Amino acid sequence: MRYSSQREIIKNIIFSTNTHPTASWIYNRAKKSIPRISLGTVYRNLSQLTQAGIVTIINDHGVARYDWNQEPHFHLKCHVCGDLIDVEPFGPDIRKIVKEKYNFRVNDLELKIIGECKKHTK
Amino acid sequence: MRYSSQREIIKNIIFSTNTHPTASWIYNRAKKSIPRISLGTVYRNLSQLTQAGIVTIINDHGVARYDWNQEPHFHLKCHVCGDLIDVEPFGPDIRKIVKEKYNFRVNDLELKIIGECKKHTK
DNA sequence: TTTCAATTAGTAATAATAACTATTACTACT
DNA sequence: AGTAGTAATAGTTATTATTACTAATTGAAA
Repeated sequence: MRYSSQREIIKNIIFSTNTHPTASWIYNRAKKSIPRISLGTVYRNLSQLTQAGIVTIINDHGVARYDWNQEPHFHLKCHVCGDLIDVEPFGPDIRKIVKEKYNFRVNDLELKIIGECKKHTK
Repeated sequence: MRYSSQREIIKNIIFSTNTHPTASWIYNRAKKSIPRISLGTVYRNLSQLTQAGIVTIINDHGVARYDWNQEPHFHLKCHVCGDLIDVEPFGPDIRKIVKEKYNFRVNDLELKIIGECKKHTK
């Protein structure tokens, strides 16, 4: 993958936030540095970065969000404020269970828990 | 929710398969019984059935799939053949852990494990 | 039966993402 | 440094999934 300033900026945008931004959010942010950047460039670079294992894509209710956090972790999605909260893995090693019980080789694992975060408990 | 033959047929299509069909798959199937059915009708009824808790929506790589199985269960997604396999819950009660550790009230929980199913082990 | 709101078919609109193409910009080799 | 070759870009158009709109139809309550 050849160097490009656009990709560098897109990468930095993702790495400088923990809001799990969408493509259009990244696009709007990138326009501040590169006013003539194209939305297609953002999408192309996002899929390159994903394929290179630099960022991870998470599917949030039909739209793609991008995450720099490559450590295994899960997500809590609050349906009140929309936040997507990182949580560290817990419980036994799911990969191991799945391999043993179902003879299924795990490449990736996505646990999304939808509910209400603590901000909304009264 | 008033009775409609279209909705009845759509419901039966979902309940008669375990392939977790997409809206367009259901649409094509439904056309065999109701040749003039509209895709909009399929989508409208799918969201009604979802809201009524009769079917569950699962997000598969950006497209919605529908599941009649209302028992808590997880999914194994094979990236070779594309199958989406139901598996029973395992491990400790995730809802309980999340409530205690993160004070997050769980409404729904989605565990998708991406990998290769046993059909492709040589 | 008549009535009336819910539902429908058909179509147009959105929204997210991918594909295409002529131009531009890295980088390897001189 | 200068050039050649290929990857990446901007700008635009296409595709795909889904939703919104509207006039006509239909289920069910009185």
